[in-house]
Amino acid sequence: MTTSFRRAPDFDRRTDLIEATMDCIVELGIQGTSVRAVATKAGVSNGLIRHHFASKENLIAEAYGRTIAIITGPPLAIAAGDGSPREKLRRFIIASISGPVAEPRILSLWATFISQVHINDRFREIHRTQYVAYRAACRSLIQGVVEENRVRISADELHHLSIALNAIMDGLWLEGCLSAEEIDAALQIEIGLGAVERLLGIKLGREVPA
Amino acid sequence: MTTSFRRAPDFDRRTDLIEATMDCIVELGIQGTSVRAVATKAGVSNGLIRHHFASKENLIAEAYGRTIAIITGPPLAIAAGDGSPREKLRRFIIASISGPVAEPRILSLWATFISQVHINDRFREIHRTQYVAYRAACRSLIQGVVEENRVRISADELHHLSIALNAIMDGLWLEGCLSAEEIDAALQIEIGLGAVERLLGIKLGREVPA
DNA sequence: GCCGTCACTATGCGATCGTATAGTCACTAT
DNA sequence: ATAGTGACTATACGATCGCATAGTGACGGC
Repeated sequence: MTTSFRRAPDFDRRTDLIEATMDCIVELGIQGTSVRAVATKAGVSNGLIRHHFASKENLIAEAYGRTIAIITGPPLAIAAGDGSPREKLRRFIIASISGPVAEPRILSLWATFISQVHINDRFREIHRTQYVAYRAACRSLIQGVVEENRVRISADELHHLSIALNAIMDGLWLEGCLSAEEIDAALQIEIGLGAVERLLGIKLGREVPA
Repeated sequence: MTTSFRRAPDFDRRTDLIEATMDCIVELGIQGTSVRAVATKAGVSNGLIRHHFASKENLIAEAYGRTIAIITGPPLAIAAGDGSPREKLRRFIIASISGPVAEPRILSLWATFISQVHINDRFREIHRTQYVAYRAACRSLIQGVVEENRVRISADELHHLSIALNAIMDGLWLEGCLSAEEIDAALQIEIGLGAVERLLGIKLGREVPA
């Protein structure tokens, strides 16, 4: 009666199911992402999802967490890492608009979750936390670069520049994802670096680590 | 058996239903936006929706069209209207990040549709058309301002600046909607104008029409 | 080697989905 | 005044939804 199955360690299976959920959201939309669709995508029976996740809502929330990690993980790691302020800002910009985050499927996932941030408290909390962290990174990077160049700016100016930097990163990422087939990644980076240089009035350089 | 009802002109009823659909998407998410939910929101029976729209998909697509019109309508009208290049760009920026478009519900709607652009041909076409129009407006406005200031830039530079202007507008709009309660509209505009001035190296002025 | 544990499948329940259809009544044209 | 039109309600159908439950078999501890 029961067909054979492979047993997977708990962690692996959970990860599989979360990624299957993300696939479904991308391919079917959130309204097409049923428990059964996720199970089929993951190659398991639908009952298994309830075994690993208390509810569908929990599963979706974990998919949001994973998505956010893909988006802000690399740039935040750079901002928190080593290097000169100028170099860090340069790499922060590149990580914010290219690499894994620049895949259209990530935009699709992000848009799905963002559209529901205001009606789902858990989503709101996830968003809030990451938003604050990213903005703080923008602020700290700008402050570092400005000090490095011995430029004096007011706290208000710093705040405004942080918002503007954040906006440019978001906007370029958005545009890049939405027309990924026609905008070259290197060009995208060049535009991003150029825009931030003009915004701050500071040269970031273009040297690529060998 | 049948309760009484008011008859509405065809156009009014269609508009009502489209707006009820938008309300539902904002309040319930796309997955909660059922034909019955829309009908209840509009105060009519669920059968009426099928009478006015061939399918639920058609109804949703019209809601997307209406959303896009709210977002790009005002700035595109300014770009196509009268005025000096500098003044038009200034008003274009303001219309792109403040006014009706800056309401969080609009972002919610936009994100809902954007998340499905790649899996729905009609969505893709609506998006494509508006995207091209907005980008062209950015390009034409920058060209106008640059010529007005007797600055010479290459076609490539114009292209890059258009992308960057587009990105700043998108990003500031996004940020403004996502934290509407804590970012002042006037400050948002000031940041936008300032960022574009630095991007182009040109002063836009701040005079407000009395 | 067998035994208990739990990851896993299979199946069913009630609710709700989009859509189809039949009938009703508000309104217009004459 | 009345007949015709179509905007509108009411209801039903089959599919599919999230979730619950019962049972099965893979695998580690002994």
